[in-house]
Amino acid sequence: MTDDATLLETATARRPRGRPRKTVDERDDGNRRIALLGAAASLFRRQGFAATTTRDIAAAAGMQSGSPFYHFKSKEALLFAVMEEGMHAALERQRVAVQSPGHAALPESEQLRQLVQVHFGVLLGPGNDFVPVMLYESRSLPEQERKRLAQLISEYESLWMPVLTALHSSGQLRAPVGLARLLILGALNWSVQWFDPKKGASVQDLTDAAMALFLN
Amino acid sequence: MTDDATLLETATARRPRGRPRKTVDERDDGNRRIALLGAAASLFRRQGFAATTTRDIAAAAGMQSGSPFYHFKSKEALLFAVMEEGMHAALERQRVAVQSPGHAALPESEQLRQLVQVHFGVLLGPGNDFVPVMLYESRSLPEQERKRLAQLISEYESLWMPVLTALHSSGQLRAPVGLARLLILGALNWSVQWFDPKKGASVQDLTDAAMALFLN
DNA sequence: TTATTTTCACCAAGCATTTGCTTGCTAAAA
DNA sequence: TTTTAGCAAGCAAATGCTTGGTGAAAATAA
Repeated sequence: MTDDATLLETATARRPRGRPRKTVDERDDGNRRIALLGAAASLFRRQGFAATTTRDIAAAAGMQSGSPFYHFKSKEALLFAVMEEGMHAALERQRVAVQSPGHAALPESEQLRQLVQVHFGVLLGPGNDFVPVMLYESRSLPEQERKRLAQLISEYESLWMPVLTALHSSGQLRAPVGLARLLILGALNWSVQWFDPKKGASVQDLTDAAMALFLN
Repeated sequence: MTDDATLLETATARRPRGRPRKTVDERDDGNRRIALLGAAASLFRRQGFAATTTRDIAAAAGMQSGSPFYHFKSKEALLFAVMEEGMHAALERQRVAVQSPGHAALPESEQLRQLVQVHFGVLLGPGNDFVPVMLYESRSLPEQERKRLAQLISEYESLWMPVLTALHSSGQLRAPVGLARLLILGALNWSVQWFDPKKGASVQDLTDAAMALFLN
């Protein structure tokens, strides 16, 4: 909750009726839609999808109970939008890191460190509820949308495989590559359950510990 | 579902009315209670706590919708019973392994292998829905019961700490012990999300991969 | 041993509330 | 005049739980 204080504050504040258009042709489209997405992400993360009511979400966005359905066809569509948004953001941040100049020249262990650090950032950074929701609530999605997400997840994982394969070849990673990827991402993803920025470790500490644990 | 086919089958089967007492003073107490626990564990794991109705559970145990409340005060009490049962079973299995004769004489790396293997077994063995439920649904518990579970979890983790500390001292585990424990257990716990006994790896394969990943 | 009472483990029905979503309407902006 | 972004009210279904009853077994009394 504290993480999203800013987002929720502005989202909860009562708006005067109508659109607060700022200038001509600066479309405010989706402004409230985005507030809904943020509120939904925060609540889905804290309470889970099934335990969160559409009224909760509307209230957190400063709306009446029926209004979210103007922006989203159903509660499930809202969940999917949260997850897709989270996955796109994660993919983009990871691609920026991987494609930055000089990255390919780094030793493979440093390439892995980059992946791990960005992954922790995406999971644990302030206001980043979208990816945790997609990790822990995908069971609530209908088959079809889950497949669309699986596509994005597969793209995300494909960024890791060449690095892991290289580390395996050079002997720095001893476990089989396929299982190593699952175990490593599991260790990182589970951090959502215990990480608390207020006490103890930082994302940097986590990254260092993970690297020390996985490589020799 | 396939994992628990046996359990669910017997639970669903319609029983003749009254008690099927077998012999005198062999009380059948809790027989149906156990069926309820199993049905609840299976459904909580597949659908989550909030998405599972007490009617679902009753039907899976071959009862009418109100009957579970004869055995459990509330749906939440049922959830807590599932989790407590799972945690007790896990603690017992782990204690048996640790206290077995000769265990203390093993090298520390082999002691860790034991812990990892038993943990995988508790998570992924057939019919073991209780621990996954406690790992992934504890957010649905009220504060007080969550604290009682935290006590058991703390006992469970205390079985790991001496082994990890020893491995750290001997240089086989390079990450800080506290973070190493969190990352390792995360990697193992996440296997619940992807492990499929029907295809690919066995628990043995997983254990080997995990040991190769964590130790050098 | 037989007869009576009590307890156990449910069933059948339903109540109060919650939930996702719909509908008709409206003020402001385009 | 039309479109946008909602509001206010409410509906039908689902949900957690309660209540009164019931047949069979266990305990007790005769």
